Amino acid sequence: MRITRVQAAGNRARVIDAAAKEFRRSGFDQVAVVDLMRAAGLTHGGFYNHFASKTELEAEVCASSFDPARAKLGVIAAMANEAERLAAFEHYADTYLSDRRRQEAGPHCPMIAFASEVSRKSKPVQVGFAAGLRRYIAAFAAAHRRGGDAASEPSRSTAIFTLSAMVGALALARSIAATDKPLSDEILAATRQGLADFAGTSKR
Amino acid sequence: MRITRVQAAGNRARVIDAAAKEFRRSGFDQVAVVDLMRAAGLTHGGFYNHFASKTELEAEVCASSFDPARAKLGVIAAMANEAERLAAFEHYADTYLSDRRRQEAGPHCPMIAFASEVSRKSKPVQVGFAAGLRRYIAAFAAAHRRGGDAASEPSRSTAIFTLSAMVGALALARSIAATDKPLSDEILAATRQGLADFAGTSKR
DNA sequence: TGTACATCAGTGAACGCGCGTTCACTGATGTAC
DNA sequence: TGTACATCAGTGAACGCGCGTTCACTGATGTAC
Repeated sequence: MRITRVQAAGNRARVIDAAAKEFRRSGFDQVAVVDLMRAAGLTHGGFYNHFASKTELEAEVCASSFDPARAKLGVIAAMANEAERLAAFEHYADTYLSDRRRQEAGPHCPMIAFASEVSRKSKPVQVGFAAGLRRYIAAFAAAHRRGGDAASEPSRSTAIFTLSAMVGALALARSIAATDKPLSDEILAATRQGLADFAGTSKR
Repeated sequence: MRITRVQAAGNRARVIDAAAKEFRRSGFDQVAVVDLMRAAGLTHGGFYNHFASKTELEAEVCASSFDPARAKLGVIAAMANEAERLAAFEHYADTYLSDRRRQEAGPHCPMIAFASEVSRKSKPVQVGFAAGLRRYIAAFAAAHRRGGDAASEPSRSTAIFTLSAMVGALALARSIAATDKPLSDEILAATRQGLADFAGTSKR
């Protein structure tokens, strides 16, 4: 039974939405086409009316999963007042490294969710990931800028170091959340502390 | 054709060796039992003479993959002279974050290789991973100690922050190594720089 | 020390399952007149 | 505006492949005497 074109477009969008969530929750390979179609209220056969392959959907999702603006990073980067901006960033980092964020069963930060899988994936997926990472680093650098210089070398270097520590800490904390909660907590707390110390000393 | 008991033990050991390498290179799920048996010079049917399941092998490999001592971290942690020890650690971190390490097609650092997969794996795998992570953190803390206090709070916190940054940076650098080499290089360099700055300022 | 038999590591075909993908079919939509 | 037909999104069975696991079989090893 044929359906309206707008209905079909809606179905396609729902498949992409489901994929964006599930891929980030469980990884590309752990989510089956049939699961995504079911999540969108459809049967699996129709998948190929919308996408040439699962790989194509992966690439599309990967390209659209990195959204620093939606992650509140955009508004932080846009703040003009330096002290305010740095304080807002510290709050952002604390939230990122929070207990709540770690425990979330929902979709993860795409950097953590995709980093290990992406090098085994198709070229378009890899390109989308790299572009997304560049966007995040640029937003981090903008949030860390000193004076009016948005892309000054030191702020960019600092931003990358900060990002690495945040990503590494959350990835490690999550990996042992179910097995060794105290150590998981300690990793988050130590990294929050380390970031604050680093920001504090480099401010002088 | 039955073989000697020592030959059988040797075969078992070769399967484990192959698994330790391949699991860390490609992840548990990307390596098939038949591949490991072939790497050990055997056919796949005999796998279950040595292991109850693939899961059991995963757990065994996971438990034995974290060896800070073999990773030169043990000797660093054992150094008595503080300045020497910190210098040796800085060299260790620079090597970890080196171009060579990133490009290696060989087995990865188990923290990076297993972190994302481990939470989907069996309990024994998770327990082995958590124990290994604890061992690494202890070795990092010992390498960072000030004075004679091996497990003082600040050194441990510093060590965890350092570990997070190293793990995050190498994971990100590797994920885009094939797609955006300049950015990959920049991530490694910025993290080396950040670690040096952090160590330098916290020394005062 | 020699003989006879049970044991068991290794072999390779086969099974069952999950998953990506294909395909024939359906029937309402969209379009040509 | 109404009618006739082609289009195409959705359906669900089926295919092919990879992979973990099982199984009957082989024959040298290890052991009991």
